[in-house]
Amino acid sequence: MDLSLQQLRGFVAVAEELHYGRAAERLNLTQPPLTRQIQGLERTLDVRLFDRTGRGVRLTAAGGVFLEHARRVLALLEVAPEATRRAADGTTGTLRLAFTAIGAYAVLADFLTMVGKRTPGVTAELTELVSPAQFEALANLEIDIGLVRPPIPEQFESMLVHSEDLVLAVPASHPLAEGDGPVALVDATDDYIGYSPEGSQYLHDICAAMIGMDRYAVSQLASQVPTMLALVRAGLGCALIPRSIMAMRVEGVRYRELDAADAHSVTLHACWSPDSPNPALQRLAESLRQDPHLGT
Amino acid sequence: MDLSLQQLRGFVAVAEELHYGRAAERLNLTQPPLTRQIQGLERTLDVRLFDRTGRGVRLTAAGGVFLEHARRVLALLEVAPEATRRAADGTTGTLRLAFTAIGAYAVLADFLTMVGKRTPGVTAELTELVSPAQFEALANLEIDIGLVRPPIPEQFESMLVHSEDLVLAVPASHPLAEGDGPVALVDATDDYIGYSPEGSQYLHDICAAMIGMDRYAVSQLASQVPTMLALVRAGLGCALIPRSIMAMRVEGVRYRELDAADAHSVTLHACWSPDSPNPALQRLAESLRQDPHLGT
DNA sequence: ACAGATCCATGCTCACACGGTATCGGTTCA
DNA sequence: TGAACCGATACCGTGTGAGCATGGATCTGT
Repeated sequence: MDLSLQQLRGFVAVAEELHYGRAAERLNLTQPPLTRQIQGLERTLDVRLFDRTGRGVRLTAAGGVFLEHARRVLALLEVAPEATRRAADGTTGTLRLAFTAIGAYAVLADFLTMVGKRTPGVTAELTELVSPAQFEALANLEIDIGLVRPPIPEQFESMLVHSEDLVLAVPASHPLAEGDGPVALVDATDDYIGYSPEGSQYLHDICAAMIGMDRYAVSQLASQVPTMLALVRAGLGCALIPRSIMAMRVEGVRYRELDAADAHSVTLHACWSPDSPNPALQRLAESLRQDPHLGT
Repeated sequence: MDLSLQQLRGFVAVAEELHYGRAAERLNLTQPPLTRQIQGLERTLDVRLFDRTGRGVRLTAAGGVFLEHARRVLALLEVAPEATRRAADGTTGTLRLAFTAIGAYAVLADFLTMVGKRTPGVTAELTELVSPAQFEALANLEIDIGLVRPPIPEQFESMLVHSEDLVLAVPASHPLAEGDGPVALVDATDDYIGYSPEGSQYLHDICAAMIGMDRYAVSQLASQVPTMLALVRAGLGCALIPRSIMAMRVEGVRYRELDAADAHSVTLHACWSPDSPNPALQRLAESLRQDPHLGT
């Protein structure tokens, strides 16, 4: 035969009471079934668990060892339902979070602390993905929430997380490298490092609109900001990058603010599927809906 | 209702196959009972464990958490019988070992390494007790084996572990403190530090025989050797102590060997109850009977 | 020393839980 | 739209396990 939980519970009770009668009483049982439970246990294990001393019983060494195991099994079984329920209502759980390389610099840390405030007990699992890949992963339930740039497919719910304007990154050799105040876009060269329309559609479109499609027909494309800065540094042209990237100091690259007339803000949004099965996400989404500004 | 192992096994199978039919096959079961097991589980936990997607099923977050718990429970249950059997045949286990303070100096370490050689996997639990207390503890099954001095009650089995002669401990101020060769007992003073007949009956009897009852009517009694050495050091008299204690160098105390005529050996025995229920002891006892000199 | 009490084991009966067969209802491809 | 697939449900039969009554062994008190 096989071990059963009833046998374990019976055994633990007898081992603690060292008396079948009292153990049976504790289990709301009569004594005979208990006797048979222990007998079955001893037959299954092929081990004597108790010494019958005529007056009560005594644990054998093997019985002591088995008691440890039985207690651990029952204890584990005791906490399992509560742990499962906590996971079900999102009190605990894992949030699979994706972010764009650009987004990471500006807001990832703040976003994580905000998540931590709203849903304590939930841990985050991080992946870096470009926005289109994030939407696909969201649809496939491979991630729970993404930090993406617009446009956001309407099937998803989203929330503005961060907004910043673009600044101009120029090579040190460029005429605009010297100086301090804002500059106009028209003063920049005709050479721009462009964003890849596949990897960074949003920034590509905005930049195209800012500069004009005609001048934006660039020779170099990139979707990763570090790559763009490397190209700028090599003197291949200027680039429009989010202000937060200015924190990234690169030898041979200067940043210039743009005239108010030319300034254009880019936004980053948290984005999730409203019918995700992850309760941790549900809880976070609920919190975001009710109190959008907490911890920002 | 309550959790059952069948439910856990069923749940794990379904969670791994993500398909009731295949899971049922793996469990040598048909599909309907499996459905009911999972339903019962979900009702008990008040949690949905699977998302029914029409085409197969998918674990919920809560289901994933519960799966962890279920696996741990089943794994624990898997190893329990084997661990219990090992404890039953003495392959693993605990040996509760008692020793006299005197015995500890001479043989405890060697005895433990010998036990380790004979019964690997068995751990020792140490207690210090005087011989009479050890016999009582052995009878009450509070310890498994003792290192005692004779006489050994005949209900116990025993084995000679160590034999040594007695030497004379004298205060530095004593006439015998200077010199090197063996001395005769008659040269010592009439003042002796005696062993307590309760705590150290054996040494008390031997010393009484060596010195003669008349001269052994001493004013100071002790059962612990360190105490005796302290009394010797204070100049209250001489003492007969086991040779191994000479390793204990005490300021103000000198040791002298005794004439061959006066020398008297004292023995230390391992002692255990032949019908002890501890399989680890049984295994050690069997080993001692078959091969008494291994590792000595 | 003997009678009674205590405690675990066993025989018997019965009910309920659990598994199997048959079938339903909903979803998904071709 | 029909066929195939998959999980849920209805119904029935069987075996496990609980209770009651009692046996057998050991300990206790007078």
